[in-house]
Amino acid sequence: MDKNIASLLKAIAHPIRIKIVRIIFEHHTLSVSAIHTLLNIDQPIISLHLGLLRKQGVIIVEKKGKHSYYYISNRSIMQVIEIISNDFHSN
Amino acid sequence: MDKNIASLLKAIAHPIRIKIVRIIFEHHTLSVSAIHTLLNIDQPIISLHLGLLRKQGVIIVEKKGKHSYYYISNRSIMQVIEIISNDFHSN
DNA sequence: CTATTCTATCATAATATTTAAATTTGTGTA
DNA sequence: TACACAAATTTAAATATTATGATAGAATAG
Repeated sequence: MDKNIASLLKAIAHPIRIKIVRIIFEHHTLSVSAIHTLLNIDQPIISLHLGLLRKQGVIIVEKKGKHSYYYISNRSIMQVIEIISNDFHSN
Repeated sequence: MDKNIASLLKAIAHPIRIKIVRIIFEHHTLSVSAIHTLLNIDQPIISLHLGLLRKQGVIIVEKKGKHSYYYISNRSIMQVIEIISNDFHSN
């Protein structure tokens, strides 16, 4: 139980993955190449982190033609990031 | 910014540390030996994880005589754990 | 003062994660 | 079919995290 929660939190607890989650959330859905371009981070690295996030159920992928479109699976993921972000503001 | 958020999330993202945070929260405050006894985990390991949590500001220590009493620094830490926990229930 | 209790730290070993580069796989289309 | 583009995977190396056992320091009881 705590192990699953730890895994999920761990999946989000990385600067690149937080950026990825944020930018997908802002655009509702994004392809790998779009994320790669927007964040200016190499495509294989983006793919790797998307794979981790997907494995933990943070994001969901939908393939359409050549593209893989990712979106956030669950509102609570963003809530967590928001809560922690607000904490930093009030410091 | 995202780096700080990642660090804080990472501090919580470990099964033992989630257990520690939960049990401190339940008891409001606990000593190292009390946590060691309640969780049945070796004292140096408890100390190690308390050190990490303290370093990230998740918990605060107050020394009284031989004992070190720890308590949760901030309500938002528990909110994060609650939100993720509830997510697992509805799966 | 001495022994005991409580906590923190150190050194080491075992694991896990991150990064980067190269390559591969898959898909659509000229 | 062959080409171009998109995405995922593989591998190796570097780095970070975790567990363990031994130990050291601080405070207190006897």
